[in-house]
Amino acid sequence: MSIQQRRERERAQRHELIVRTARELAESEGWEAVTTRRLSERIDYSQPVLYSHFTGKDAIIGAVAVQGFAELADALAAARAGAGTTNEAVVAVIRTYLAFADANPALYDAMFVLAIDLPFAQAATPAPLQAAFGQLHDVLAPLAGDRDSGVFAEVWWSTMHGLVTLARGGRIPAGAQEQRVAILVDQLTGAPQ
Amino acid sequence: MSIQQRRERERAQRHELIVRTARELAESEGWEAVTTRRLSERIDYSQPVLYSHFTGKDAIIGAVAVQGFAELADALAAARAGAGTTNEAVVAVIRTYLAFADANPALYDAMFVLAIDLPFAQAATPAPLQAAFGQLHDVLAPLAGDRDSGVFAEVWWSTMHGLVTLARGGRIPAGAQEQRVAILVDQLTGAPQ
DNA sequence: ATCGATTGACTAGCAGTGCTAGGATTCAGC
DNA sequence: GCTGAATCCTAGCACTGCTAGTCAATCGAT
Repeated sequence: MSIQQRRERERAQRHELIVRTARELAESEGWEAVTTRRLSERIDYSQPVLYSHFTGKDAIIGAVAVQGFAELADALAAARAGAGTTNEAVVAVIRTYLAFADANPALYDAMFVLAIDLPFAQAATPAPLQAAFGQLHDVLAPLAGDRDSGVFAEVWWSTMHGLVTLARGGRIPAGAQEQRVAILVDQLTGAPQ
Repeated sequence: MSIQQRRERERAQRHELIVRTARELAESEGWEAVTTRRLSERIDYSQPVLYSHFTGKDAIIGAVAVQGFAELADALAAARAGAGTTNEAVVAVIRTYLAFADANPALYDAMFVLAIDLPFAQAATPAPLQAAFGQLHDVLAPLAGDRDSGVFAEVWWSTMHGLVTLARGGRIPAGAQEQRVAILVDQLTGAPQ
């Protein structure tokens, strides 16, 4: 039993090593630099071991994404906890979301841009994903009025996601993000125009 | 002179053929199916001819994207022309934008998702890009109040873009898009909650 | 009409990709 | 110490974007 346990432990460690290495490589050189060969070199194993842990490269990216959702959920929760009023919480969450995307571009891509095979918005959705969206939903729900709070949150999440991706690709100037946040907050909280 | 003109004409036609074929292939099988080999097969030329017209595959995608911006600008202009009041025009433009993305997913990806080397929001920005964003800007400007109308338009464009991409990737349920549009319109036009 | 030069397209190949079949090696259990 | 199973690696497949070098067709000039 003990031997088998040790093997499972080592296997879990290597699993974690693969995910961590993929994330580091992606964050430093972009996802296009994350190839199975370079990844296997960095972990000092051959390529096929990757496939004994994951069904393919997509699954590795997916594992990185799930990590990201957990971290985003934590960051959003912390932002809410540090805020007083509802409006302050909304502002804090928006800023935190954009800062998170800015600080972890590759992680954000894995979570929201790359095609990964995760069950979003379903019963089988992994807990970290539900937690992250739950934070967004809960902070925005008080502003929904008599509208469906889930759909309401989705709309504003879309705005944040759009701001991130369009600015990232240079489709909108990267400099004016602060002004955009101000408009977004005004619109959400009904502040004077 | 005439001979050279004919050659230039044939060359322009082949240029157009490459762009059209790439677009068709992407729209029917996705951009991952658009390889230089398959593309060259479809146009009955060898691979290297592609590189006598474009610097690389990215440039081909970019050419498709520019086409898309022109079509989007036209579609948005038509939507505005068919609307009476300012609010009607806003609703029409939003619906048209989302319908455009829905009807031409590969085209939309080329324009807004894939990394292409186009100068956005700059002096050298191709006219179709400026036209498309101009339509969005002009229809939203009356609602900007004393806020910068350009930044204001960018925020709402981000919302539409976010709705498209998150729904596309399954991050938000594809079914509720109509409800989201309603919330978006309410928020923009200040309709009763 | 013929020749020489030039254009232009093609064949073949490079370095790299994700992924896998099959063999070699190690190691636990007897 | 031996055997069988688990594990990992070497080698390779079919593909990718892209390019060097060759060869043929075409055109202008004689």
